[in-house]
Amino acid sequence: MTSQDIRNQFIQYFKNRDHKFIRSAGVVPFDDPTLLFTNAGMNQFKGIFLETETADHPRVVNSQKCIRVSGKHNDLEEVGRDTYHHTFFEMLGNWSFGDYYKEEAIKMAWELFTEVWKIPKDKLYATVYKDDDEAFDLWSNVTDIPKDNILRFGEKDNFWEMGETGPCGPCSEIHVDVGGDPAINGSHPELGVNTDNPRFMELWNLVFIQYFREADGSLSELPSKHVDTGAGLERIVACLQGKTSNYDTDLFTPIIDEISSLTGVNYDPGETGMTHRVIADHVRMLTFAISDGALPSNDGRGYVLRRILRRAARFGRNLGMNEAFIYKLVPTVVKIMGDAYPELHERVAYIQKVIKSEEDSFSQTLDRGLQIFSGLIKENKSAGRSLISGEDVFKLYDTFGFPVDLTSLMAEEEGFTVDLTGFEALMTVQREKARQSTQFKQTTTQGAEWKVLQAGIHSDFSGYSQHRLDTSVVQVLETQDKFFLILSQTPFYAESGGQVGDTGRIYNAGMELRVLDTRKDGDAIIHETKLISGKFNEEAAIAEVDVKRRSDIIKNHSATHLLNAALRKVLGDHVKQAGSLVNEDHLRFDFNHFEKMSKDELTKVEKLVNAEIRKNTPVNIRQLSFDDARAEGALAFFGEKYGDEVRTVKFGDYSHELCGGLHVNASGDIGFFRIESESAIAAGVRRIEAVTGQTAEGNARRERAVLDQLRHILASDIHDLGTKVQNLLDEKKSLEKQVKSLSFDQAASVLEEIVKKAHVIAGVNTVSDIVEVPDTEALKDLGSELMILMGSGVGILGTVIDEAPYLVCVVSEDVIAQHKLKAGNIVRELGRKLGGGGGGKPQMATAGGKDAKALKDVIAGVYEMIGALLG
RNA sequence: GGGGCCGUAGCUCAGUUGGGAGAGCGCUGCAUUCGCAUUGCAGAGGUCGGGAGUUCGAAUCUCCUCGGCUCCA
Repeated sequence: MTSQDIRNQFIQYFKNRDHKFIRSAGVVPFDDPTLLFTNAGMNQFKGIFLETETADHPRVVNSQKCIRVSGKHNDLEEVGRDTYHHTFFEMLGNWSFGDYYKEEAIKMAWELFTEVWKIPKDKLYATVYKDDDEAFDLWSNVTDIPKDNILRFGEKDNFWEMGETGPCGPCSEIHVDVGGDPAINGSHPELGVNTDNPRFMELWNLVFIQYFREADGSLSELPSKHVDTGAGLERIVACLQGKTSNYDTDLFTPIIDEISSLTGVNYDPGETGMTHRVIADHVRMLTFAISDGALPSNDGRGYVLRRILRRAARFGRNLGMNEAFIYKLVPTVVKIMGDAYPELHERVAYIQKVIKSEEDSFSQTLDRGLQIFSGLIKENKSAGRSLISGEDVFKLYDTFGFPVDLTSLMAEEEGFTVDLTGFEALMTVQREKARQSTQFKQTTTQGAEWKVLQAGIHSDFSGYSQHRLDTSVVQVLETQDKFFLILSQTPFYAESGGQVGDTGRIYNAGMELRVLDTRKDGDAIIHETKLISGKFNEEAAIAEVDVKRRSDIIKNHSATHLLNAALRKVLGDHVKQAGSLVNEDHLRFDFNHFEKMSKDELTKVEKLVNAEIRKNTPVNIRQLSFDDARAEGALAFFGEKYGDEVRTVKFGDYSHELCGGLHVNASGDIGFFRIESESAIAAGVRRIEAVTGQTAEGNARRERAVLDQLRHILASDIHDLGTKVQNLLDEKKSLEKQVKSLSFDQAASVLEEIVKKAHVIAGVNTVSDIVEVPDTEALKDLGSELMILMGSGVGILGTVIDEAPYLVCVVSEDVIAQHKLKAGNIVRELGRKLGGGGGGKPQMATAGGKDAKALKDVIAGVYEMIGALLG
């Protein structure tokens, strides 16, 4: 039985029992900032448990792509060490939303395991929460599991919670005894179940959600009870294929074989095989994460990808792979998983490109680290030490990303020891700092309570066709200066898919509210309003959208679709939307692309979009099933969660996307499209900002005004402006040089006269005079020139620039040596007399001050001063 | 979200309590050579990422900002 069969049988089993199959959500959650990656099948149903969304189907089954890289049971550094933990895995699950409960859930699980899949009954163990007698009795009465195989555990193992507060409840797990050597693994189940003993493997967790955990820690009963189950596919496959290691199943063996053939090192199922296991596990995670829109970067989830990739690359180096190779494994992963997750097929080349470039950049990081490391060794050796301090190890790792284990290894080769304790201490400090500074965002509505006037109604949106309608307030929340409203029906579009929320007003005879913003919370559309006049009342009201603003927004939104299509035509199909903002002023579109777009490419894109606008193609908006929409080639946004029925927006054959937003009636309404900028937003992500309609026209007009002005000033044809300005700049530069050299020559011409006036003080040639120079730079140059003329001695030149006095002092080497005169010391004293300061090197120093009138006396007083210094 | 490091000539980088902007490679010219490689000499090329501040004086110190690298959450 293949893994593919097993996955399908699970889904089919529940489909036969009235469950609706729901596609896996992306591994990159699109609307949950608290979650780094989708880590359980229930993530996409969270809103249903929280009662902000209603379920479309009471019974659901799916196979969810999951990523777990942290948490108490899955430390990244442990993956690969054992045979059953993964960063990426699939979670099979069935759900009941207020439908069946414990009895059916237990019965079905038992039947699937023992009747369909024929797992021996005496090898299975069921665990229940210690106080959940109901579940305990069900296991003993509705299944034929051996009585001794039902075990009770406490909160840690058998009570499931979503977070600090929220839905929760007892759970019941099914474990399997995979056998093995009792001498090593032990035999008594109580010694094995829920310990880290690999002989007893958890296969399936059935969660019974019946409580809500309040903020004060107390539990209250939920009005409806839910079932949420999760079974790790990898483990079930291992069990059914009679393997003791997940890595020996057909989910992994092709990848491991490929690693062996690439590296020429055969897989060892024991300890040394960790290398193969780590790489196989990590390449799956990377393939799925990147296919769902994540990219390696330096923070957030991108950073997790980078760490995973580097860990795999490091293990690769242990197998002698010093060049990029992980990307070569991607086609194998896609071969195994592509049928279950067709999105992989579309993106193989893209995923490989991303992984390859990240592998290459890691090589660079390592090379740089090696250089710094050898510097450290050299420094320590010359200081007679053979210990690398914790600070140095930390700096190598923290600042330059050089792996600690590599540092240790290489230090050892050099006969050095490494202060790992010191390193760990610094890491702890770093972690603490980061943890303390993590703050949670406060929502504007925090602290106040919603007042419910009519329950169960959530602002039906009717704004696709209307912008003004009669409605009533069904919920209201009042804060210090605002009212948040939920209406029975609303024409206001809530922020979604990058399109900003509508503004406008809600009013009746007794009040007028200005709508500042509109957004979604689950199914509810919330209007953020401010009272303009009258007194807030709960009577029927008129809701009216600001039509002018909306018309500007929809132009930009439709233009975004045309831009997306044009980018794919000009740059290629690897272009994926990575973010979007559409408001009344402009549009911002982020997308995956590897290099800066050329002028030529930008022009092509702009031309394509405007050509499509001129065609005036009518928009075609339809509701159809997700699968049909995809079959027709409609573009879906990465990771977005779509229902079964989706809305598609199509402009002729040109652009076709899934989209819930508002659009123009025909492309011609956009009027005119202009790209204003293209820039880098992160590695591999570019951003285009553009404008449409009147804004674009206005920008063009403003630019022409500037050009007109320039043309006028330069008396030039528009085409010659560039060369003309360039010529002017070149000319200016060369003139400046000429002026500088002329004025220097002029100043230098008086030097000979000045040198003739030199005083000889105690055998030292001394010169002190006032010159005219354009800037302090020239004064310094003149100083050097003076010393060349004098050959030996002390020279001081003063000048006034912009009413401030400046001095330069030069002293020849022989005078420094014989008389201990230093230019820096001389100038420091003179600077003070000018109301400033000064300093420099023994050979040359400068000073300045504020009192220009004192300059003459200071220059005249130099001879006396030098005389005193020479004794 | 919180730290660390980096941004200097076309490229790789140096620049030591703040005191004349440098090296190697590359480029241009001249010489060497039948020609090329080589070698020698000369030269061009810089808003020291950007802005503000402190100072007589900032590549250097402080603050802000942009870009890159890196660690932690």
